[in-house]
Amino acid sequence: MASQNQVVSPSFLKCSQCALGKLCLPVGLDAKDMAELETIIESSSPYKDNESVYLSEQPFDRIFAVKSGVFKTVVIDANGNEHIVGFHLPGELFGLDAIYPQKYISSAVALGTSSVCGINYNELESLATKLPSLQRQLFSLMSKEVHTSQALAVEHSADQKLAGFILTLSTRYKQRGYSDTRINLIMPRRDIANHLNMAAETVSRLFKRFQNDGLLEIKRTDLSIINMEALKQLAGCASGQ
Amino acid sequence: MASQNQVVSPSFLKCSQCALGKLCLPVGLDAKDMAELETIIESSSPYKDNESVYLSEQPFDRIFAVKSGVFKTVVIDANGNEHIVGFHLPGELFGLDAIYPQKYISSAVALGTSSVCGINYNELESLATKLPSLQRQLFSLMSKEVHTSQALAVEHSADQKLAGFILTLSTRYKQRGYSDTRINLIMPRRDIANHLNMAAETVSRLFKRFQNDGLLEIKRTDLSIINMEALKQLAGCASGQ
DNA sequence: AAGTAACCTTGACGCACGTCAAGGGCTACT
DNA sequence: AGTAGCCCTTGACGTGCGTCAAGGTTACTT
Repeated sequence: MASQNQVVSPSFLKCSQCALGKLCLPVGLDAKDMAELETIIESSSPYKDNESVYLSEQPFDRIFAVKSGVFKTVVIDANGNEHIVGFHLPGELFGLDAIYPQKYISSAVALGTSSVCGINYNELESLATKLPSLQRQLFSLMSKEVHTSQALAVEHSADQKLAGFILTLSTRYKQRGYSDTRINLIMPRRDIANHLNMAAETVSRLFKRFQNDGLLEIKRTDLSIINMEALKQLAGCASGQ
Repeated sequence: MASQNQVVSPSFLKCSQCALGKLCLPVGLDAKDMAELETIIESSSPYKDNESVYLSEQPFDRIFAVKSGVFKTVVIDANGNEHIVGFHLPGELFGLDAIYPQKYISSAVALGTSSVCGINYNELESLATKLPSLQRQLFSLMSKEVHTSQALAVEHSADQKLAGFILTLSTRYKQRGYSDTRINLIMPRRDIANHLNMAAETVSRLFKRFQNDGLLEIKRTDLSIINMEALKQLAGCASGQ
C-alpha cells in the first residue's frame, strides 16, 4: 500500500513550462523568481492507483503539488474509521496541515495513476523570505485552504452537500481548463460518501434523484451537469468560487 | 449591530508585556523582532456583546488577534441561514480566511465584552519577509487553522461532535493557563448547536445524558469535566492536540 | 419588586438518512 | 470466453435527531 517512489523523473517538467503554473505555487512569480523556485522542486515518478505519497504520523519534510491525476488525503480516527479530508486536483497543494504539528496528520493516496512535485518545506520557507511574491502566494494558498475546509462544514442536508461537492469539482476543473459541465468522477461513490459524511447508498439515491429532476446526467464515472443554476440553488450557492 | 470602534487604547499593552505572547503571533520572536512587530499592532477599545469587528463582504485590510473575551465568526448562506464557523479565544487569530479572496468571508462578532488587536495585513506581509521567525509563525498558525477546520468534518454523530467540541475548548483553555476541567461556556446552546450543525434541543439533551453518564456536570454556562478519558473515547480522540 | 425577554429544558412526533440485504453490471484476470 | 470480485443500485426497515410546542429559569429593565 505504502510506497516511496521518489525517483527524480529524467524528463523533469519545470514550473516555467508546466501548464499548471497559472494555478499552482508559481502564481505571481516573475521569470527570475520562478527559476529560483524551480531549483527546490523535485519531481517524482507516477504513483499507481492506491499508492500513498506519505502516511499519517510520518515526520513532515515536504509539501506536495499535484502534477497529474488526483490524490485523496485520509485520516483515521481512534476507532479505526477512515475519513477522506479532501480530494486534490492538478495544481493544488497538499500536506499543508502538517506544517504546524511537524508530522503528517493524514495519509495521501493516489486515485488512479497520478504524480506530484515535492517541495522541501525548510527550503521553501527560506526561499519565501527572499521572494516576497512567493511568500504572498503561500499565504494566499493557505488562506484558500482554510476557506475550503470551512465551506464543507456549512452544508447541512445530504442533497446540499452533494450538490456543493459537484459544484466545487466543476469550478476547480474549469479553472484547470477542463469542462465545467462534463466531469469524470475518478473517485468511487464510497469515497464521495465518506468525504461528505454520508452512506454510499445515499449518494447513489441522490444522483438518481438529481437525474430525475433534470439537474444532471450520470453513468458510472461520467457526470454531465444539465442545470447548473438549480444545482447552485440546492447547494445554497456558497460553493461557487 | 455593526460598529467600528477602532479608537486606539491609550493604555496599549504591548506584545512584549502581553500574557498571550506565548500563544499568539509573537511566538518564536526574539525581543528585537517583537519590538518591530509591535510597531504595526493596533489595539482597539473593547467591543460590547454582539458587536461586530467586521462584516462579511467588507474589503480585507487587517487580521485580528483576540486580546480578551471570545469572538465568533459567522457566515450567512444564500438562504439567509447563519452558520458559526468558529469561536476564537484569547491569543487566537481570525480573519485569515479573508487573505485569499481579499474580502471578509465571514462576520466576526463579540461574545460578551471582548477586545482585539488589529494587524494591517500588507504591513504584516512585508514585515514577514524581513523577519523569518514571524513568517514561520504565520505559516504555522495558518497550518493549524487548516487542521482545526478539517477536524470538525471528521466527527459523525451528535455526541461525538459535542464531546469533541468540549475537548477542544478544554485543550485550548489549558494552553491559556485556565483550568481544563472547569469551563465557562460563554456561548449560548444555540450557538454551540449551530456551530456543530445540530439542534439546540439536541445539545441540551446530550449535556443531560453526558451528566447522567458521569462524564461531566453542567449548569447553564458552568461546565465541569468529570471523566476526561470517557469523553475522549466518545469523541474518537482526534480532538485532543 | 414586578414585568419582560431571552435562554434552556423536556416531551411528542415525524422524517431523512443510515443500515442491512440482495441483485445487477463492469472490469479484470486466466 | 468464462468466472471472480468489486462497484453500484434498489428496496425494506429502523433510528437518530430535527421540528414543533409548551413550560421553567435566569437575567435585564423600569
